Amino acid sequence: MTLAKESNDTKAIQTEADRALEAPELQAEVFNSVRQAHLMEAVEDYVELIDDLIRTTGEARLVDIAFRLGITQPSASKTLARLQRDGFVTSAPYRSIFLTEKGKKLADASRERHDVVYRFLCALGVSKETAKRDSEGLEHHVSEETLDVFRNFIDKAGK
Amino acid sequence: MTLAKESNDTKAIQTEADRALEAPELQAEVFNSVRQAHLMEAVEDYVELIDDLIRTTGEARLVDIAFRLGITQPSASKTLARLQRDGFVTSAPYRSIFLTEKGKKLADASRERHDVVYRFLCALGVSKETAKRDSEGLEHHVSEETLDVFRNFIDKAGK
DNA sequence: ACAAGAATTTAGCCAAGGCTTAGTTTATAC
DNA sequence: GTATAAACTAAGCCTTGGCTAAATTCTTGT
Repeated sequence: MTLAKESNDTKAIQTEADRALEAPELQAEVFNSVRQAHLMEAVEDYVELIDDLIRTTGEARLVDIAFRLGITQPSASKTLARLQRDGFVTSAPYRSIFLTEKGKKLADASRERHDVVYRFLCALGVSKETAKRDSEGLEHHVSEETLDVFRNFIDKAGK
Repeated sequence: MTLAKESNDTKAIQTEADRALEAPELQAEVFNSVRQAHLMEAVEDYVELIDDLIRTTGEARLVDIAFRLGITQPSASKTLARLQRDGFVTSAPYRSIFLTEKGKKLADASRERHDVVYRFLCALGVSKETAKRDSEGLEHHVSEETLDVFRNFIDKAGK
């Protein structure tokens, strides 16, 4: 593929803001990662929620999953079918939903990440209410490096 | 809608981790906001990029937008048609793309938010490379309250 | 034990956002 | 000034993730 002239003379244009217009290939790579992460968001939200429900209520029923996600039962049902297809959950018709090993592993990782982001925001001074909201959206897009920095900050803040 | 038994006796179960399984209605509300934010992500990415391209190269061509987003030209073209339909951009066939007033306003707001998140991560001690990556995914999910906390932190860190 | 209500599934709709293949327009180079 | 290459558009396909309406299967209360 050939690029228009802009790309020929653009290595990494530095603007006053320091967050610059990146070299085209790099920027593309970043957007691709974000899209990639995107594909896992729903999966992570579902397994995390299912795990929470099983822990606190003993089982994960479709009706509760759907209600807590704020969507209709058929919508949740369809996505769960995909999660089953992809090996994250199992369930018999009209029965409650269980996590597979793979699903449980992902749920644990997601929970940990979610907790770190939540506690980090709180430690920073954000209200619990907002920390809950923001951590839900943020958790899927925080790299390991940043997560480590967050953990460190929590430790220091906790004295 | 009636809920399974779990929801009847669940106000806000507090677990050891402090980030608790929320009251169902609240949790649903949070997920709904995240989905809402989601719908604006592509729009924000496009207008921000178009603005960047116009600033640094003088014009925003489809070929460059697509390449920097890491997608094919037809894909970018289709999304741009939607942005045009929704009043964020204008363009004549085979010509470059321009932001409307509405689009420019959104681009400015997005750029500001993106910059704050990027600078915050850097100030925290995250590497520039990672800050660039993470801020791209994070910027769409940071509330005003949290953004203010970030700004504050940057100021203090900057002495 | 069975009727009524709750939970789940099935079927079919829609928009967003990717893709490819093929055709058209514009720009360029000779 | 025209042939070729580059940029763009058109058409059609796919997946995800929402929705509604209607059928089916549990579950429960009497």
